[in-house]
Amino acid sequence: MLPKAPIQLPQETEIETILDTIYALPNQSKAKILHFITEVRYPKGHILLKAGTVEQSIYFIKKGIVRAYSCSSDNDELTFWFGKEGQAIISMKSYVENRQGYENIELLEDCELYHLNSENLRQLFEEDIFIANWGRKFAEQELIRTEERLIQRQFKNASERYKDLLSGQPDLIRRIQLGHIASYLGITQVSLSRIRAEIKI
Amino acid sequence: MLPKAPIQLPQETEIETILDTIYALPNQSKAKILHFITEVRYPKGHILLKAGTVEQSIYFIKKGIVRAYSCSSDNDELTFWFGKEGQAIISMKSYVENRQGYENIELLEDCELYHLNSENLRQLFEEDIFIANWGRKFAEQELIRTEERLIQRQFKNASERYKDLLSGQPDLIRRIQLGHIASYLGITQVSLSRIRAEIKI
DNA sequence: TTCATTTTTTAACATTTGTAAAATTTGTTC
DNA sequence: GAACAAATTTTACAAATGTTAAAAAATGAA
Repeated sequence: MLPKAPIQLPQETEIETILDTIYALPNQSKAKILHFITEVRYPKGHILLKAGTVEQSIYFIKKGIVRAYSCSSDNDELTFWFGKEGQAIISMKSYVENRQGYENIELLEDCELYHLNSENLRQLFEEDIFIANWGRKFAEQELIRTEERLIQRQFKNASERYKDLLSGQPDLIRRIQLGHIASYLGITQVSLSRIRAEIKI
Repeated sequence: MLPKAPIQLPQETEIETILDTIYALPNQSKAKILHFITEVRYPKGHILLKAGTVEQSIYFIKKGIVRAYSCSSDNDELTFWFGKEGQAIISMKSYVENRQGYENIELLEDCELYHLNSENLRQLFEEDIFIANWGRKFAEQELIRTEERLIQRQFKNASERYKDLLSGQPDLIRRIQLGHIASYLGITQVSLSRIRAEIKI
């Protein structure tokens, strides 16, 4: 076997960096958010958010990697989002419409998270224009990412989508098992194996 | 041939209704937006926004129906969004990141539109917290719709997706030619014809 | 290490969807 | 209504992906 390449360890991402990366906030506004934030840890395998519940919790990932998945009526799982250091974990339907969410969030590694109660954030949206615009930017950025994925799913075949992920986010493929990756790409694990075999040749 | 069922004509949607449906605004904030809005009309077939340009214009649809599409490197077209009365037309990439958009917008009917310059809206986001939250709500709602489509694309086969569209938005199928509908559903027109033939039996 | 478990790959075959071209229907214009 | 153009359906075949089952490989715990 070949010697393994040195693996770049994922860096912890501090909450201030996470907030500012979405949209630069004045210190005073940032402090208002930080006031409500607590740090928590959960082990690999923990289910952080459950589908069918109205979630009050928002998390930001300091360290670790997670997946969002939904279940079909036949109980098939579909992974439609991965989150890693620096990203926000939100049950969109709960956050936006205060209704039951459609996603489960499972931790794929031991995680260190920042916790924020969505009711507190909602309050801040009402009273601080910088935070309101921060929230707007967050949704807009997620929207573009999601729309681009929807488009790419159609323009590119499974093999191209895998290669794009491999070059764009190689750490995901290193850190996440291939069954989840296949689901995220919209194919079966068997298909993904075929694609990987093809590329090796 | 059977006598045709009476066709329900699409209603015009006034700009105040459009704005309030996204998120109820105080009259003063609404007036600030209305101040920058003008009414325009274009004929069927007109290309309202072009991919590869940084668009300054935002539109709201008073009357008519439009599609957003992207072109692949092989010049295949992909329709990924339909807009009708009450909806906002935005080049997301231009609006969010001030960068070249990936979408073309084509009018599928003669349209009456409300026009708003995005620079003016950006200004309002900075100075009016209600408008900032209105912008946040808009992005959040679009995000949920897009994410749900991404998930449905995987959980349901083409036939189910067509039936869902048929029951959920029958007017789209009545008003839009099937080639565009097929593209929107993520299949070819031939496949859509097969599905329609199957359903009739 | 060794064993048990989980993950990944491989194989054979079925099904779905795509491609290209022709036939049909629909709509428009004169 | 005739003639033309555009949209839709049908057909035959090809390619991609799914399904099921089994084998192989990798991983993790004792």
